[in-house]
Amino acid sequence: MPNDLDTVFAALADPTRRAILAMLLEDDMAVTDVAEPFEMSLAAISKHLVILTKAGLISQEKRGRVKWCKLEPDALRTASVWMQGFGQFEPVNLDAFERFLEIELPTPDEA
Amino acid sequence: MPNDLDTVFAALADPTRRAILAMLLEDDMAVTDVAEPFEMSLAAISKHLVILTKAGLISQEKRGRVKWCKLEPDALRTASVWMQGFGQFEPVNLDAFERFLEIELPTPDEA
DNA sequence: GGATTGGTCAACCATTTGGTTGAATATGCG
DNA sequence: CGCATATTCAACCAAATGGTTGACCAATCC
Repeated sequence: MPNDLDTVFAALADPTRRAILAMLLEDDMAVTDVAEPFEMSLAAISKHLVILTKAGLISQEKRGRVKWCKLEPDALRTASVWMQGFGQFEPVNLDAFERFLEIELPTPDEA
Repeated sequence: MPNDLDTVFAALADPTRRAILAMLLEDDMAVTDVAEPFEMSLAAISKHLVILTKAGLISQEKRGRVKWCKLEPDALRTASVWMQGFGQFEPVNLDAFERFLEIELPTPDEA
């Protein structure tokens, strides 16, 4: 499922994928154009795009024979909120953050 | 090298490690106590702690025969800054966080 | 000193990850 | 139609990941 923290963080852990996200920040791009600056096969990039899509970080839409890739910031927001909770627990509202964690914590299986 | 985005995000991608971070948010803990709630060996937890340490997310200090683990939120801030660098979301506001709590997550009875 | 507790190390294993190549599947173009 | 373009699929591979177990070191207690 999209926006799952496991998949989002795993997707972000690869420098190629972060570079792709940075490129898509500029504009939507076709798969071939995404692949162009990288020194790896198109198939490899295609796999990376699948991973980013499954993480909900991008969406892909096929128009004609071209598949367009678009940044989807919502999944990033989820992860960002999670992280910022740690970084900023001093100011206040530790309680709310810990309630959030208790929701996230007991899901090792993720049905 | 701590605070490298690859290692930070990779460390965060594992639910056990995120749970450990959440526990350390409460207080510093000894390795054995960190391991206690998990259904895996102490050695496995020890490995997770090494990964978190290498990512700079925690620090470990040995006092006597007990090794204490301490949350180090700076690495998280680094990653958070990276996301803000190309994300549109503002650096934390608690409003967004609480909206997240209410909307993005199903509200459990126990929390 | 000897047993116990806290934690890591080393070897091992299964699974996942990130890449390759070559064939296959659209779609668009002349 | 026939060919080029865009993208994925499938099989394969090496390396990394996440776990196990048993041996090992270091500190503490009696």
